[in-house]
Amino acid sequence: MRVLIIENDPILREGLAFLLRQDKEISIAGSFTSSEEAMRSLAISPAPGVIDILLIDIGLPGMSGIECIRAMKARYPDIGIVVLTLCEDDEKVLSAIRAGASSYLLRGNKPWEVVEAIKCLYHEGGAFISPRIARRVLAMLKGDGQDTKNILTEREKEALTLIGQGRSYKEIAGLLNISIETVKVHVKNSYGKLQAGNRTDALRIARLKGYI
Amino acid sequence: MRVLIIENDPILREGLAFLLRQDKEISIAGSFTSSEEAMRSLAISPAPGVIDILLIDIGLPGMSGIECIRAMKARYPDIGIVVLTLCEDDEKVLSAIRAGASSYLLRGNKPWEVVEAIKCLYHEGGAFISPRIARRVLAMLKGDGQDTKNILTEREKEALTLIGQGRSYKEIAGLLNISIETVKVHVKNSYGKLQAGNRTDALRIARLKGYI
DNA sequence: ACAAAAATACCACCTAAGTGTTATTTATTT
DNA sequence: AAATAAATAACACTTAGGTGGTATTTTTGT
Repeated sequence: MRVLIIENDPILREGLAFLLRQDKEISIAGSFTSSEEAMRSLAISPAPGVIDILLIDIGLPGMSGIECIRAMKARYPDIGIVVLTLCEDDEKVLSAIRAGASSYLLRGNKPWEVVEAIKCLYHEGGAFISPRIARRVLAMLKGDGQDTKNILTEREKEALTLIGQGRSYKEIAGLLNISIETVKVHVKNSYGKLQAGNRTDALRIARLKGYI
Repeated sequence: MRVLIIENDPILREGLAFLLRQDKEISIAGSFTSSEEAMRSLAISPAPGVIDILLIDIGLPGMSGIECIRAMKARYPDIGIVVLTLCEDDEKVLSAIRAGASSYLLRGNKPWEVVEAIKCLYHEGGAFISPRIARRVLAMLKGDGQDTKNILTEREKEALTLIGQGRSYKEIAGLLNISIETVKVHVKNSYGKLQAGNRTDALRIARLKGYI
């Protein structure tokens, strides 16, 4: 089967490619450093039908991993998606699964799980979700069913990021070329979405959830 | 030469080990997932003199990479230290170098640079610092030259840690059983030591330097 | 074309955060 | 014993941060 790798760290990418090449069944359809690069390249030479599995590391800079999954799934509906991640955040997991990911692996355990997950997904269509995550996902699915809606807007993310750099409202207003009042609005709105009471709280939560 | 690897991500660790094994000159003295693990293991079987190079990824969870470098350098003064990192932040670079690191590589460029840096350090004692970082480090070195003394006191660290959890002065005063005014004093004093202008700035810097 | 979401901005008000200064009580070190 | 660093506390003052409301313009998604 043919596997496409999206992983921004070159060493990690080589490590993954090396691991996958150990298995005769697997061939590497390509490896890219970012979602954008992969989408661009695939737009030029579409290679239709030749990709079976997408192995993607989320928590990358640039286009969010989630968005990439959505985009890839839209273009190749039959592709199997294996997500590799450092964070075990409920909402991010749920977002990825909603976007079309099948398997969800925590980096940090057994490297060979990646190979197992890919083969399991390809042959049996089985979703390989790290145990620690699995039960929480199940708990959440029968619970609400809706959330992940409270995502921050671009401006809110920008403002929070600058706050995280120790900037004041005045500085942020200057950097973003908007008025102080507008900055306050963005930050205020983010507090509501994050259920935070102040800037440090908002930073803590936003970082925890991987929003910034 | 013998190289010790400290890298918490297993896939990345394998990738690095794979890269280093390509070179006949290099043998891997061990690979650990954390500073603590390495220190513990080396305390049991000290393996004196057999480690030439430490390859460490900083920005790990747990004991800060900086502290680990300091500890390793204290135990093995002759070891060469190659730091691998994602961030190209001035202060962290400087801290690492002060702690005893020789080479400082940005992950994200050429993987083989790691091998080059290790060999260069071993054979010629040459420090391999990514160009983008190098000139800024030089600029900073002719600036101050002395600090690293301004370490935070216990109370200052406690207060900052609680601030990092999004707490207000009032909450912190309650949690530490001291008056609000005293909390303010601790935080204010920390600003001076960290050269911070406000709480988020102080958090940024304290985390960067590994103080909290 | 229309509705919804996002970005912009201002105002008034209040509270929390930050500054400067002074002072006492413990530990720690010399 | 003396000096130093740390922790404690208070007060007066200034500034930055946070709340609630309203309103206009763009952008985006049907």
